[in-house]
Amino acid sequence: MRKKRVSSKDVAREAGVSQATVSYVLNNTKNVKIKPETRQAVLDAVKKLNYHPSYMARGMKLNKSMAVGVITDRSVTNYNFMKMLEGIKDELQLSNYAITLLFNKSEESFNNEILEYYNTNRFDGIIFALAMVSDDFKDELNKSGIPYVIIDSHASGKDSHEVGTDHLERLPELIEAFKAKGAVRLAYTGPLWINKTDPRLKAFEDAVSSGGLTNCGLFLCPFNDEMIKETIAGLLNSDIRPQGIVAGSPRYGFYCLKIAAELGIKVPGDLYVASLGTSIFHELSRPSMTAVELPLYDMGRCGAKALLDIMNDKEASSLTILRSEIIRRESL
Amino acid sequence: MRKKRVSSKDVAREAGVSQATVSYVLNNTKNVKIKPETRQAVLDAVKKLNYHPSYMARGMKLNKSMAVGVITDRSVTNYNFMKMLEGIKDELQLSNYAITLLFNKSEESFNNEILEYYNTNRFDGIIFALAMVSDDFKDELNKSGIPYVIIDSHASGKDSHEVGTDHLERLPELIEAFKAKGAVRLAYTGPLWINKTDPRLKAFEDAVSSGGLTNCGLFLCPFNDEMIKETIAGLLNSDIRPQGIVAGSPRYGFYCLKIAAELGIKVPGDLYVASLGTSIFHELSRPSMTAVELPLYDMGRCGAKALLDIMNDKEASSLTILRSEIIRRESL
DNA sequence: TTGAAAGCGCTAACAC
DNA sequence: GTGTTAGCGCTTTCAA
Repeated sequence: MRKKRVSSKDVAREAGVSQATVSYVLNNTKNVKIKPETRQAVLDAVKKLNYHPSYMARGMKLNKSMAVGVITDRSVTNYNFMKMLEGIKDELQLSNYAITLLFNKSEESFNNEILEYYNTNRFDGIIFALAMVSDDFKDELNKSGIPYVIIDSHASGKDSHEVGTDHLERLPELIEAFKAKGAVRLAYTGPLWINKTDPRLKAFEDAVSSGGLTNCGLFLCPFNDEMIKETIAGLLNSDIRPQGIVAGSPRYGFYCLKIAAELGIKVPGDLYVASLGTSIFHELSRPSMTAVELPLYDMGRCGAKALLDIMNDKEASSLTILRSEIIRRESL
Repeated sequence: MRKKRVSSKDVAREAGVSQATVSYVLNNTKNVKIKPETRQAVLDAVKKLNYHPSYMARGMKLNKSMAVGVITDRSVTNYNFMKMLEGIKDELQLSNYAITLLFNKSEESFNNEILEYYNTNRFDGIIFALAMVSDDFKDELNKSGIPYVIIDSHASGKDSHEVGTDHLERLPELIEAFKAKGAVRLAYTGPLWINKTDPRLKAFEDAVSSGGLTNCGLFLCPFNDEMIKETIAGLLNSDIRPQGIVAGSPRYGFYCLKIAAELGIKVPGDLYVASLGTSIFHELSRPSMTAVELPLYDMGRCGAKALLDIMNDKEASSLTILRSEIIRRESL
């Protein structure tokens, strides 16, 4: 059992003042002037008794938990999510907000769990970081007036505050890089989305055609090692093998490198590869991989900032697009 | 501002019972019998008013926050940490505990921040996951009676509850694998620890000598891409090049593969490589890498379970060692 | 089987 | 400038 707390009452007694005064001093309450010696007496008592205000009592009074729920439905081991989390944490820390992590398990019950956490006062606002948020659920959140922000590479800003990145706008530039290497037949490989349309596909096709290059097609498959290998093997063994591949996500890119090597296809040279998205292995792979890297940390930071603004009834822009960047390495 | 809460008082009024009864029903309070129809009336009112008990009020009364602080001082993007977190979360979720994440920043102030969080009732117990915990700080925690558990690959169980793994005991077996491939000259490369002695070093040396193989030395350096590259280049360019390398952490292993390839050293064949520790890249590298893999998820799960036991005044063993496993892949 | 009432530790409106 | 006091929403003793 936790030992008995030192309360502000104890401090008040020790300092020979009222509990209210203790509160005034500790919170620097506006419009309340405290005599310097009184303040000092309180501070001394605080130190002497090793007093720590209870966040629960305070929160109860103010109806605030001083925590933000961070939600993802990707595996928590996802590098991108963790990198964002770093930004979120740095920003929230400044305002003394804690991070409460929530993970999607069974899709159905999950939205309820989120609401439950909010309703039970376990956090004051929500950041969805790389989490699927259905339009229905957005409606529900909006109706309930729950502060929330969505951070996602493919942000729309429709009906909600979102933070995204312009990485698809880097594609024409990436295509130019292929062209400069003499790679004119290009293919795309990446995950297969079932319910939604994947904006990457159109962006790729558009960029290839405006660049005047040849589109060898889209090679999509579920995000699963075996399927990816198979898909890419098919792609690299096809009659008109592409000279360049854009991978929708790093894992597809790495498998391109691996399978190309197994088939004796030289990268760079016979084939050029670039991926969308970051990982800690882009530098380590052989060859190291060129990529459109997302400003993950800043996205997190920016999302957290937006949420804080919303919670404090400040203005917050509904869509923030952060600039992403192409990092050239050996593979292209 | 959050809208006004529905309180248990409201529910009581709606159901025509007292607030106490609502509490009894909702908590299934022991030694209190409630007439079925009363119970039903309460439940109906709860549903009708969409009532959610406030964790803050409850926590205040019971002096519990129903949150556990999870602390790491490695970069949060560390794969091992994230995997552990998954286990921790799954276990805590069962008991309705939330996860509050804390990250080490400036070493000095950090311990105070942890205490501050505990003292202000922001969490009820602590899990150190891959975090440095000094003996002094352990003492402090013990003295204050703060429930905590340490999860670390190199656990000692001294003065605290710890969860670890026996991966170093897999080394003789790993050495045998090198031997079977005809690799008799072995080197170790890994991070350089400054303050503590690294148990991996002795374990490697012991295993090599009991296996009757030749120890080509320990090649240590700070965990930093440039230094690692340099160190490993030195190792692979040395006169009596080893035929096998044990990497203390995955990154060192991957650089071995990369640099060996650049030098035209064939892996496997001319050289065999294995790493301690897991990553998502082990399968993707070329060649894929043999490793002693840690039961990260279970470590997390087990640590969380131990903490829950401690917080509930149940018995918890002070040291739990989980079994790790060698996963053979192409590099050895 | 249920209710009345006290109190957890805090803040803030109001009084002096 | 500072104190009094009334809750915030809950649990739990004690009484009925």
